[in-house]
Amino acid sequence: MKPRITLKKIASEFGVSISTVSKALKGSHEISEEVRERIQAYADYYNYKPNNLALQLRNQKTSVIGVIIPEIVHHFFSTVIDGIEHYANQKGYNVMVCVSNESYEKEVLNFNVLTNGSVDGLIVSVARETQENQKFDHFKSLTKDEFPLVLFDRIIDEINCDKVVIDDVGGGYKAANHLMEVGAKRIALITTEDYVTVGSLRKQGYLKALKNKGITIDESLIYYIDDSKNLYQQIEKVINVPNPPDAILAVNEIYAANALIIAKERGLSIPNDIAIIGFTSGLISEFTSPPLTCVEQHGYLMGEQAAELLINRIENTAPKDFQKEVISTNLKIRKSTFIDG
Amino acid sequence: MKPRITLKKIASEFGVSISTVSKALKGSHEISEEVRERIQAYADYYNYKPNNLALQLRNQKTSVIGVIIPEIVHHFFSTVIDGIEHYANQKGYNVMVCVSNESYEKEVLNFNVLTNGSVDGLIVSVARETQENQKFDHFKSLTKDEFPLVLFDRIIDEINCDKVVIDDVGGGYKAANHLMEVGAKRIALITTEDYVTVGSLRKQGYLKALKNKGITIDESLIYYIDDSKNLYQQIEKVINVPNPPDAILAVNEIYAANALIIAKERGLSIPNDIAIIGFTSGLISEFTSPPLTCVEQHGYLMGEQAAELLINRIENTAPKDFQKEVISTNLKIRKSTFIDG
DNA sequence: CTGTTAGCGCGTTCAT
DNA sequence: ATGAACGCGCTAACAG
Repeated sequence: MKPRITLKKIASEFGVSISTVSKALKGSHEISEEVRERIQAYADYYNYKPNNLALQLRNQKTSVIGVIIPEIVHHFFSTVIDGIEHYANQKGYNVMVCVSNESYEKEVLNFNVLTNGSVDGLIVSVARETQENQKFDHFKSLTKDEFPLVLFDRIIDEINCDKVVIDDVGGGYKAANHLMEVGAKRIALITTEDYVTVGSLRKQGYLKALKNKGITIDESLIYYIDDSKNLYQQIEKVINVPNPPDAILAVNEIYAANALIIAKERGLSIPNDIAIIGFTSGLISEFTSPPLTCVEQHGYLMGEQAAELLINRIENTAPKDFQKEVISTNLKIRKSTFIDG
Repeated sequence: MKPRITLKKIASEFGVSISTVSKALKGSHEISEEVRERIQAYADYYNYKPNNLALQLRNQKTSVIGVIIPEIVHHFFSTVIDGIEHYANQKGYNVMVCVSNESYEKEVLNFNVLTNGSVDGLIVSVARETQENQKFDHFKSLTKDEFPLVLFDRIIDEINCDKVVIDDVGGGYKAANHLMEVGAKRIALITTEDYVTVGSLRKQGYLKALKNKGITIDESLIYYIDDSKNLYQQIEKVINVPNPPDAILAVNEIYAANALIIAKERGLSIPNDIAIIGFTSGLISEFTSPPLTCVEQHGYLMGEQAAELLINRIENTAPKDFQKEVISTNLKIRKSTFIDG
């Protein structure tokens, strides 16, 4: 790659000082018109652009936001990034994306790289392994230095920073209520292990809805999926039982879509024999047969809000107390739970 | 945010020079053991880390790769990013992702930001608008300066740089052949406008396969979708005709899934009345009913290869001539085209 | 009008 | 064993 042109080179070319060139290119009125135009023409010709690194170092500001997410091949997370990108660009920031791959070690690595001056702030959704082992020291050392940080979706309560979450309890509640409204009596819940906060919160919503209607919780209807094992086999156990449930609430789209397929294989009619509802994050729900009713999560909005909180924090236009924004969900009713007369 | 600790501060704290501190923290044997240990302890306590910007400026190397893609909420592109991330991290690079949103203007903007010293090289998939208007000056000025650049998927033939593409012609060919093998006589093609290179290449494969079998091309069976208009209505016209085709080849997953739904609504049996095949990029194909046969694209591998080409170029370990890697596709046969006896 | 100086944070000769 | 000086590229306060 050819070396880029610098102020220094231009200056030596014209036999003037570096600062003269700098001023000329900024259109300063301190510089004579003639000199300014000649310098400008030369700079244009050689396509001069100020070196960003130098500017960032000088200004002590990168205008870059770091984002650390567990996975990128995931509709929900990519939607959030899209929202972050959009808001950030609008405010003159760029985005640097790193993937933790659900690994604690990789997350810490990403922390180290990004907080060494490369970014003005960080937006993070916590890796599963980190959640599981409750190792939060890297977060704590960040907040101790008041480094601008926003947690989203998978958050940590004990860390003091701005946060954005989905109303997961409300989503689970709405979903379970809807199932009861369409006549379900025995609603199975397919959820994650409890240390995954979002799964646990959605379960809370489910429990709350049932209790509200005076239904006693049947623990045998709650299934905890281990994502490292075979999904199909685990979900089969929900349906291939002597007395299958008449409704399923799954905490994500993949679980729901698998349940749907297994139910059909077993010859159950949906929603008549069994109604199914999921939390959506992708496009699958639209294209199953029948299409799946789901709780919509609004990841894009979440990303925008996270970016807004962070940039306000960076630019010191935020209130001193940390905010916690809650993104509400809504039900998208499709034919897996309800057939329009 | 609290100011970060610097060599300068440590130096003044100990009453020594900056370079002494620098050497001490690098474990240089020029520094007496005693001083070194005291400085090290102090630095550890205050969690000293060298400022990346300063290092980058000094070393004239950022170890960051810029990526510009048309969309991020797109399974194929996020898979590619994943591959780029993986390979890049392994080689000590980080990734900065920008989205052009299919807009020429945004693409140029991203170019300007990223090529100002922030990254060592760029991996790009061209925005639709740029392809449509054939405005490639920003690419040309980059290659003129020998800036490390890799194009992937949506490439530009006339730009001299390393490239990675899917074997789109081969994919279209395999797909059409498969349809003929399972007995299709009248294969409709649902494709994009021709300026979208990948659509046009897949069409070429389709044409080649048909000609190979001595079938005359029926232009009325080729449908060009305008993505800015209603998808469902456009695809309806393929199927809701007096004499519908007995097979459909769609150049992406969404087109295929829509075709499947419309065919079922019309009461056609799949694959008996009509076989359907798509190019996959997401998870939809697995969960439709019946599941969709598709051409698999291996985006992750594509990302890895793109990153490898770029890093070799950056580190001057690449051959002088530009490479063009072709990622081959394979058919994933499911029940939308073939029912296993 | 133009130039000098200093500083952002770091590493690296080259002196002492 | 330690430090001074320089350069990476840029801007801004200050001097002339």
